[in-house]
Amino acid sequence: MIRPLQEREVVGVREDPRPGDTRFSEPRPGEPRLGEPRLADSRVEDPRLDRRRLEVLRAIVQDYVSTQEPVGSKALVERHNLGVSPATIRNDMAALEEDGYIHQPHTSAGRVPTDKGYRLFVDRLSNVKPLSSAERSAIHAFLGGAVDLDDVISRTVRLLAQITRQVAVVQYPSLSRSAVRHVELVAITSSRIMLVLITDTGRVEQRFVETIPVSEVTVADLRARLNALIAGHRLSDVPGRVDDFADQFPHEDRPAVDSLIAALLEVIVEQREERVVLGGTANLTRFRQDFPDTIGPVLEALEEQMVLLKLLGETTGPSTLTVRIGHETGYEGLSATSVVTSGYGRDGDTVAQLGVLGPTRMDYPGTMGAVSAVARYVGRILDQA
Amino acid sequence: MIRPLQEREVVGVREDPRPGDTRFSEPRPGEPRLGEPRLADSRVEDPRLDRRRLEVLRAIVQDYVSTQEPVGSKALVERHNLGVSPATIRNDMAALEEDGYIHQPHTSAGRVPTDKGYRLFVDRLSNVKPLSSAERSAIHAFLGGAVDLDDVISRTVRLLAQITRQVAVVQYPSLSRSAVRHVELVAITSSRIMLVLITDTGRVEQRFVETIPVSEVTVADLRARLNALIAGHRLSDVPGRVDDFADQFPHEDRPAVDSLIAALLEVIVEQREERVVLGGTANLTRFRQDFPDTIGPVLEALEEQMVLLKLLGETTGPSTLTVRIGHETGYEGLSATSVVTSGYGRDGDTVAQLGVLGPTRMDYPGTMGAVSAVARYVGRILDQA
DNA sequence: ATTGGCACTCACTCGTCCCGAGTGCCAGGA
DNA sequence: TCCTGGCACTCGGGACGAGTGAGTGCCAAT
Repeated sequence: MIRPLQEREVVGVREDPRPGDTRFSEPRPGEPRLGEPRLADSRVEDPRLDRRRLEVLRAIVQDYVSTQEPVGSKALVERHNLGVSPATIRNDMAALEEDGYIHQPHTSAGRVPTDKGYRLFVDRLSNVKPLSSAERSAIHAFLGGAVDLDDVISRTVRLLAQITRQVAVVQYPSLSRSAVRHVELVAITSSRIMLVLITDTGRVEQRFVETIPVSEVTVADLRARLNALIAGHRLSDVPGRVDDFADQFPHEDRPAVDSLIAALLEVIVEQREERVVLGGTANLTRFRQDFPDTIGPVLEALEEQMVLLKLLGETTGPSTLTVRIGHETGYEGLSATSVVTSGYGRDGDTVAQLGVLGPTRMDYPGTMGAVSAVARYVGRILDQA
Repeated sequence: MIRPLQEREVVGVREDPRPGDTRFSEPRPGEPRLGEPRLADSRVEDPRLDRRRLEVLRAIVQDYVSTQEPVGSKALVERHNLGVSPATIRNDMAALEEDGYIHQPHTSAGRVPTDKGYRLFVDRLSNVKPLSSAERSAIHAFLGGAVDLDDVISRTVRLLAQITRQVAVVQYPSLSRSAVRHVELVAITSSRIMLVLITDTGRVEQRFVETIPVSEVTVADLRARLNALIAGHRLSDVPGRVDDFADQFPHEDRPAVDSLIAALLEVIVEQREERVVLGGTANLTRFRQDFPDTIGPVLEALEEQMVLLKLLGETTGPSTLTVRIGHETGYEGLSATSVVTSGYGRDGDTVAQLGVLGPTRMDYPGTMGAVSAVARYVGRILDQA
């Protein structure tokens, strides 16, 4: 038994730029569907996965996603004109089931795609569905009104949740991939200094530092030298650059400099570097029918920062969509959910991830299109800032 | 028909300082319960609400809260030693029902408290349950580890959610009730200035301002004068103080000063002033049985900042508990939930609200105790900062 | 005012039956 | 070799009905 393409993998965007493309809209019964994504892939010579079987799998996924009910052979030939009889479809279904692409909830029921089935669908049987131009301009208008980074992020998360009608997750631009724009030192009292770090992604972090008393002049000097040393450099380079920074200062100021540098490094590596925001949790309830007892575990998972971060995954290139389906998420409680994520960033460089979480039975082409488009627009907004 | 105390009202904390007090632990069947809150209130002379009836109402609330099932007359006399027969209780129940304190889901079922019943319970039949000393020290340890304001807030929300096992809501210290600690101006380029506002509650807000080009010297001068003018003053006083600030500057710098002042005022009145954080949403699922179809509307309400703010309510004095029960929340979707809130602040001055949201059928004494204790500790932490 | 007795109500559970969608298999036909 | 129509079989789920028991309201007696 040969199983091509069964491992989880990253899917590059293959977006059709034609606006108004409706290839992935809800299947309309009886209406011939032309222009489907090509099944003819040169290596598809697996006898167990011939053209029609793939077509059947795709039809099953589409119908199941739209009706949310197990789909049977008869309904299938009615809604899609496959040109063969239900009995033939049944044979194909039996084969697909044996290979683990679909599954029967109980003996006298229709078929439901498995995680593996969705995987194949996403990898080979669908294209990313581009947004309509109306949607695009709505995104642009909405994100364009943001006043600062916090606002960009919060608008993005609301936007994503709204257009996908699912749970949206957005990660703050990672500190370590940004560069220092400016470091500010503010003497609150002579022995209490506030350190403010501003990055080129617009992020601002602050920290109070207790030191031995230092003069205003020393603080100003420190500020100037520190900026000269690290402004414009990547945060990841900062530790190396400030290594022997304290040596330039007279002995009596060393303790103050040392504690400032320590605070600076702390800010950089701090866990809040990986801050994550989510929205659209209420959309979960629309799936109550699907996972009636699973909503609890899902909400729990969403409250765990660590889980969210793992779901967003490793930083990938910008505009690179990643799809994790069901068990691929790696969490027991999320076995009925899928996650679609994308990197976003400025200057074609990824600074963080964003994405969407929904039931495995989701509209993958549409969701992927939305995530991809939003990621691209957010990157563009950051470029302007 | 006389209905004393039926309006929604604010309840001051009447906390019994004895640690380890277990008066409000789950009622144990058959065990005599001593030291109940006094029912003997001098004005309770209403013939329709004599001592025993109130006792019955309290027993109903307690049993319903712990069993989550309608409670009948027989079960009541068994679990609480009321010293009378079920038939007598039935008469009292009929009277309580006529007055709207309890309600019968259907003819042959037990009784369930109404919102009005819970109201009476909260106002007159229960005391705030103090936390155990173990819980207190756990709170102290957990909140004490916070590094900055963001951290305090996020820890608080997690803590509240965890100890009440409900949904926690915490409002950021209101800008308008804080004072300016420092204003920092950072010239990013000659025509782009970053304005950073630091308050005495530790909050930091920043905003980029585009201006006509100004010199470094001008910026430094501006910074010094601005701080001299408003540092140490309440944010609410700032608009008045900066009113004719621009007049001190030479004509050519006016546009820059004006746009800076405009940005400053904007930051102060901005809606993010009312930022709200929530946590423990997963706890909602523990009540699925209660409001099976209500969880959707509740999640929706929780996503609306405006709704959350209204639920937290007007700023009240610190350590003043407010309880809103069911319809008193003012939202259709929250008719099965109650909200317990308290002000918190520094120096005995309230800077914001925090609270908890759960089913109307919640453990009011325990929840009120937890909210009150956490509010007090947060205030203490802010004082130290 | 309280109580025991009694008839009544009604949600809930369980067993039975029936229906229909959907399947797998098989033999015949292109 | 592949497709197809026919057919028997499975089984979830809805409808129906009887039985059960918790709980009530009322009333007459104490």
